Amino acid sequence: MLDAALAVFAENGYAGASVDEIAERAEFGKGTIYNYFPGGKDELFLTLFEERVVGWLHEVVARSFPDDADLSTPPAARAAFRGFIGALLRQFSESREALLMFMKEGYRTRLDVEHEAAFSQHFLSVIEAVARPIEVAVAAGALRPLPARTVAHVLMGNVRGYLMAEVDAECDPSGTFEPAPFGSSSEAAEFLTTVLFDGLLAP
Amino acid sequence: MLDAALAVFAENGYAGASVDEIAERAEFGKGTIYNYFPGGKDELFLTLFEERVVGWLHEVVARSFPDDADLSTPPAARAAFRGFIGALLRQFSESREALLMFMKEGYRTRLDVEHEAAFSQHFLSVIEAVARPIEVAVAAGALRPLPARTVAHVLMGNVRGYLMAEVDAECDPSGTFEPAPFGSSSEAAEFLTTVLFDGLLAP
DNA sequence: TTCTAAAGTGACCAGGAAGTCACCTGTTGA
DNA sequence: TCAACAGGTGACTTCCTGGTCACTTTAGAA
Repeated sequence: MLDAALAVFAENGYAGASVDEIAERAEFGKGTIYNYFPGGKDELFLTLFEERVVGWLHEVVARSFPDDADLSTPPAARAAFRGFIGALLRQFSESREALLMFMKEGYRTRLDVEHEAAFSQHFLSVIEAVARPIEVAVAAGALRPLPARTVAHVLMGNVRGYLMAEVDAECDPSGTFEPAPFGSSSEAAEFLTTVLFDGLLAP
Repeated sequence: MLDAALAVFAENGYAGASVDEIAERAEFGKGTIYNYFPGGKDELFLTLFEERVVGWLHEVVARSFPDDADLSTPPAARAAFRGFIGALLRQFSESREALLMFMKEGYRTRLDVEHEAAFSQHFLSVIEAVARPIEVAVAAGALRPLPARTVAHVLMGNVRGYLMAEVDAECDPSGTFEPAPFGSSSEAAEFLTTVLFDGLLAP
């Protein structure tokens, strides 16, 4: 049922998705949806976002930055964040639908007044989680002394930008989009890490 | 009329905005809206996006990278892009509503099937415009040899991430968001330029 | 086999929003 | 003063979709 909902939300966005279509795709009656999710469309969406996007993000952060992670020197910090970015990209390439939902609705729901309370919390919890290792690395002198949470926002924006480039290239069958994005998530992670951590300027 | 529409779209997003509300806020009858925009809500939105977001972005790019811009050395390139980022941030801080619309609907419309054709073109034209100076700087050896369009996507994602941080801080009246983002768009531009061009790693 | 409770259903209702159109209203020129 | 017209209007129609609920089906115990 959640799978069907995810597919529909990813395809049409929150506003464009109809409960009828979700029910049909899930091969359930509409009433059944309301048995499981009394809150209706809203609850369905929130649950999905929590489980399939925010939950995964937290898992990736936790896995990439265990308590004993070494963030004390620039090379160590770079390696840790490279691992994180790679895991993020891999996660999303494994679940294209969650990615699309994240891209389409992520910022909007965060900014929407009616959803704000619930989504803000989720959104900020991810930012907070990403900011923590940044803070540690900054404190250790491995990273420049910049505001951690703002850096976390920028880092996530970066990843989104890259994902957008990938989606773009995919949507463009003519291949006029040159150059193509990277073949593997490992190469892509190296690219993003280079941009973010080493900087764009030629050494 | 466009101003009213912008306000409503920025507040409620595309799906949440009603033509009635736009008409009311514009102090016009609903029929009048349809006199000027026979295509209705869709045309209104498209026009707005074209004029108030894409148009401005192009202007900023054109102003920041005149034909005789010096992008031949790392410091020169850095200065040029810093100017660009600063102009971008200033533009958006001057027009909060356009910013909100850009944030809420930018990715979604780009990915939406029905709007895809029209919006893709606009979106990609901006990316293309940003990619051009990047390509020049790469060719001159001022920047690392990375795929220009992908870098352009990432750069825009970066700016969005920073803007998101700003919006976040603003929405959080308790001030628990620490540290606050930068006071002026000039400081913010220096921050973003440092992240993107010099890299996060401590020198 | 029968009874009961849980699970599932889809026709129906109510509300809201996009778009239409017959009708005003104010202005200009004779 | 009046005719003609451009510009403006909002009640109305139509469609859509979220949510409800009386009813059917299924499963499992007695």
